[in-house]
Amino acid sequence: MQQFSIGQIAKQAKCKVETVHYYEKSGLMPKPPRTEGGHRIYSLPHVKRLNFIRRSRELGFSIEQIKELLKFIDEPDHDCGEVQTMAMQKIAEVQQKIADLQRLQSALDEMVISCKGAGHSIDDCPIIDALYVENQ
Amino acid sequence: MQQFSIGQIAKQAKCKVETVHYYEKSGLMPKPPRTEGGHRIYSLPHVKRLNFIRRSRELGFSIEQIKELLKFIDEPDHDCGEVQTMAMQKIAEVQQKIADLQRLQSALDEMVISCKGAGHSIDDCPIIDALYVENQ
DNA sequence: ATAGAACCTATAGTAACTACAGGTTCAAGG
DNA sequence: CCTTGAACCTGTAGTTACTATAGGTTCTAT
Repeated sequence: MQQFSIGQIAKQAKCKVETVHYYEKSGLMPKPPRTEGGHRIYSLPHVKRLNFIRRSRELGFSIEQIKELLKFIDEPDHDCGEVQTMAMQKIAEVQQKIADLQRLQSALDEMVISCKGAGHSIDDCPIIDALYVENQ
Repeated sequence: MQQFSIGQIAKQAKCKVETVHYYEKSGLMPKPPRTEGGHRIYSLPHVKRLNFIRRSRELGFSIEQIKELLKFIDEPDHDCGEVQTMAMQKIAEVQQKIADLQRLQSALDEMVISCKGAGHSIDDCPIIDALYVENQ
């Protein structure tokens, strides 16, 4: 069976060794077996799990939320209805996030479109104007 | 001339009084005049500036980035193109995030559909698969 | 056998707030 | 005018999700 050092799995998941330590302390990553000397030994499921955590973080999930997502994997004997309920809650959260980001994007788009760019002075920059509004 | 207390401008910008203190300490907000007793006195330009900061934070600009944006206002000898570049960078970031979330959403959707009571092993979990990306 | 890269634990620092603690000032009602 | 309590003051500590540093140990390749 393939084995990996902490440095190897960290590199693979594009994070720092310290981040993996942190995930272990927070309970996202399990305590892996160790060498005689105390170095952590990981195998493929660990690599996948770390990847999952990193990608989920990139998507804006908090550590607590990722714990919930990992429950789907760690306790596969969940009642089917319970799993579906949790998954559907996550879907709602994700949809909300997408909607928020899309609103943000059109706000930014609009700014860039109406901004004439280089050569124009700051006095009539519509981006600045758009942000510098009075309370509505 | 209209005057405002810190509580008033905080409420207007939908943030906490402590946040305004924090912005003053970080150099985003200027040190305003005070009453005899030491209470901060703000006027309309302060309100506008706080609004600008809050709006920019909502759009995902960091404190440091907002400092740069404010430089454009405080030292108006800048070019609008710089502002446009910053906004365009933000757009790219946001678009990536939306795409990722949409992929996660279909994974979650699929999971709800394919959940028939049987547990998913870590090797064939659709959520893990959606987020697990082999690196190059 | 030994150099040095990679690992270990533990603590402190970062961003951007938020929440106290313990005290002072302001504004409204009696 | 006096009192009361809301709002303010400064300063420090806590939060999240890391990141950096210190000081020491182990692994690996020559």
